[in-house]
Amino acid sequence: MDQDKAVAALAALAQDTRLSVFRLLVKAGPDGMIAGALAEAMDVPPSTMSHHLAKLEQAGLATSWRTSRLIHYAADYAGMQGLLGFLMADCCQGDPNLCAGLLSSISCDAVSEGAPA
Amino acid sequence: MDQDKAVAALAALAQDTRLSVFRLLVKAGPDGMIAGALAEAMDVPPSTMSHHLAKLEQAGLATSWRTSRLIHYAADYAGMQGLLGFLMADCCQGDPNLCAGLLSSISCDAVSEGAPA
DNA sequence: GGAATATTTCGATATCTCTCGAAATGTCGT
DNA sequence: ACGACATTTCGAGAGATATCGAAATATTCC
Repeated sequence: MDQDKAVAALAALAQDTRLSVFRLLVKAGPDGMIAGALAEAMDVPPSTMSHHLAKLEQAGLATSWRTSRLIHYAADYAGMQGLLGFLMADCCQGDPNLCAGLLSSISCDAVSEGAPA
Repeated sequence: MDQDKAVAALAALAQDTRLSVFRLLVKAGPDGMIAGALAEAMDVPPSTMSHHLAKLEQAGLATSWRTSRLIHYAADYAGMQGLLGFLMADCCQGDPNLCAGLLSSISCDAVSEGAPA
């Protein structure tokens, strides 16, 4: 993740419809959602949604694949991970307390238990 | 943190100069940096930097205070925490493994040891 | 092959954003 | 109060982005 990619990723999220879509995809998990369903959920025409989805995908925040006529979109967790790491690089210099709250802000309560690797 | 504030925060970060400034402030820690020093570091005129700093502050990602003639800016960790929490809400539904990598992407290795609260 | 469905690409318009110089504001030392 | 310094506010021009309908592409079903 370099500066240009980070700016692109942040710009992709800095728009009302796209931010909502991304959060929907985060909640939807790995199976993702169908393009048409996203357009309907957000109440925008298919062409507008397509434009937004392309931007999220280009930014590395979503992936897509096809099953028959339908196109699925899912959140790209690796891309998000790269962005967070870039934003917060060296945040803890000298005082770990500063970052403690950042970690807890991600509400993944069950992480420490169930993750095998 | 609501949707509008999140969009504003992401838009604040989705610009080359401002992203660099924010990361500088994150590294600088609670003492922050002087407005003029930031303008010089980024090689932009003071008026341009002022505009960018105002946007970061409005977005809740930076705070400022005055000491004599100088104006200090520092990263607002609480604002950043709110943004991360909003972006990643409910990310772990059903499968904690999904989020495990996100947490480790923030390189705060010393957090679990030195944080008293 | 042809109709029907799902999605993308294209093109044009309207709106927002970035940038920077000039002028205004606030602060200090004398 | 005056001059010097640090920063912000104002205003205008150039560039980027969002939106949506119409047309193009891809896939399935009969």
